[in-house]
Amino acid sequence: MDVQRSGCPINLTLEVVGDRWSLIIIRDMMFGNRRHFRELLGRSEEGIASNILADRLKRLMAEGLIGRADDPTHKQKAIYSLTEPAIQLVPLLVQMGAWGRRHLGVTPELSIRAQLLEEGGPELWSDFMDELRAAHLGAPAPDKSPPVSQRLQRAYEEVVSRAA
Amino acid sequence: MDVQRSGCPINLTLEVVGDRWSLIIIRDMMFGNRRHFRELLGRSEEGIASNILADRLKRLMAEGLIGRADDPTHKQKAIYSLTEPAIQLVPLLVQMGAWGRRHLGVTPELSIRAQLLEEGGPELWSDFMDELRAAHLGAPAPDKSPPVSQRLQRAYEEVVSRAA
DNA sequence: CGCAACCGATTGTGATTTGCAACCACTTGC
DNA sequence: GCAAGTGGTTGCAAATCACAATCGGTTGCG
Repeated sequence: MDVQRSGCPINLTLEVVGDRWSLIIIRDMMFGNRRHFRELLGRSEEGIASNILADRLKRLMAEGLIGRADDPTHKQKAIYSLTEPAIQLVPLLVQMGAWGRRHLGVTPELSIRAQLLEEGGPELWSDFMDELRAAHLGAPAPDKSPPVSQRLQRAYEEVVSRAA
Repeated sequence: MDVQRSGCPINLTLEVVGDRWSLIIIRDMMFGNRRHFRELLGRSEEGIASNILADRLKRLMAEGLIGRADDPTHKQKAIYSLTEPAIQLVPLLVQMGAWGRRHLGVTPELSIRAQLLEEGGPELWSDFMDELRAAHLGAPAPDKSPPVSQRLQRAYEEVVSRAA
C-alpha cells in the first residue's frame, strides 16, 4: 500500500484509504463518535483486530488524516481526532453510503443515515463537517439546531424502535 | 474480501470495491475507454499483474459490475463493459479524484480531468453517465456536443502540450 | 502453408499482508 | 491490594499479492 504507482488523483486516494479498514475507522470516528483505541476496537460491527487497528492508526497519523492527544483524565488513554483532510472525506463517504444503499443488501437501520445524508445534499454535508470541526479541531461550534449528528442518531433510533 | 461483516452501506461498498485494484480497473474502463484484457493490463500507469487482473475481472463480473462479451472481430477477444451499477460509481470516483487532487501530490496532467469533473457538478456527471450508458449498454446516444469524454480528453492533451 | 505476433488467461514461486489469540506493562477505581 | 481497563505488541498460520514464465488457441501476413 506504500508503493506509489501513479500521480492519478483516484489512484493516490486509493493508496491512502483504499484498503479494507482505513475508511471503516474514519467512519466510526465520524459517525460513531469513537475516539479511543478500545472504542474503535470493540464496538464496531466489523470487528477489527487490534494489531491491524494499531497499524492503521499509525499509518493514518503518518498521512495526516488523524491526530492523537493524551486524555487528561487517564494517563494511558489516547484521544484520536479527525484532521481537516479527513473531515473533507465526508462527501466521499456519503457517496459510498449512497451507492451501497442503492445496489447492495443493506439493513434498514444502518441505511437510514446514509439516506438522510444523501437527501440532505451538500448543504447538510457542510453543516455536518462544521460539527466535526467543532468536535475534533476545537473550531467554534456552528450552533445549528438540531445538530446533524443528532438528527442522524434520532432517525436511526426511530427505525430501530419501529423494527422492535 | 468476501466475508460479510455488517450491513452498513459504507462497509458493503468497501467489501465490493474496497481493494487496491477494482476501482482502478473501473476507472480505466470509464475514463480510459479500455475494454480488452490486454488494454487493461498494459497501458495503465499502475501496472497490474495479469493474474490479479483476471481475478478482479472475474470477481467484478460475479458482483454484476462489469459484463463480458465476445468480440466479433476476434474469436479469443473479450469485450468488457460497465453495467449500470458500475456507471453509478461515477460520483464516487469524482469525489475520490476531488479529494486526491486537493490533498495529495497529484500531477497536473492527471488532475485536470478530476478538476473539470468536480467543477462540472452533478449535471456534468449525469451527461457523462449517459455517454457511458451509450458506449457500454447500447443505450441511445445522448447527443450532446461536444461529449464530456471528448472535453476531458482535450483538456488533458492541452495540459500535456503546454508542459512540453 | 508457415510462422510470428497477439489473445485471455493460468501456473509456480516467494514476499507481503491479514486474521486471530494470547499476552504485556501500566493506570485507575474501589 | 487487586480486578478491571488502558493502548498496544508478539507469534503464528492462512490468505493474498507481485512477478515472471508459460499455455493453447487465433490472427494477420508473406
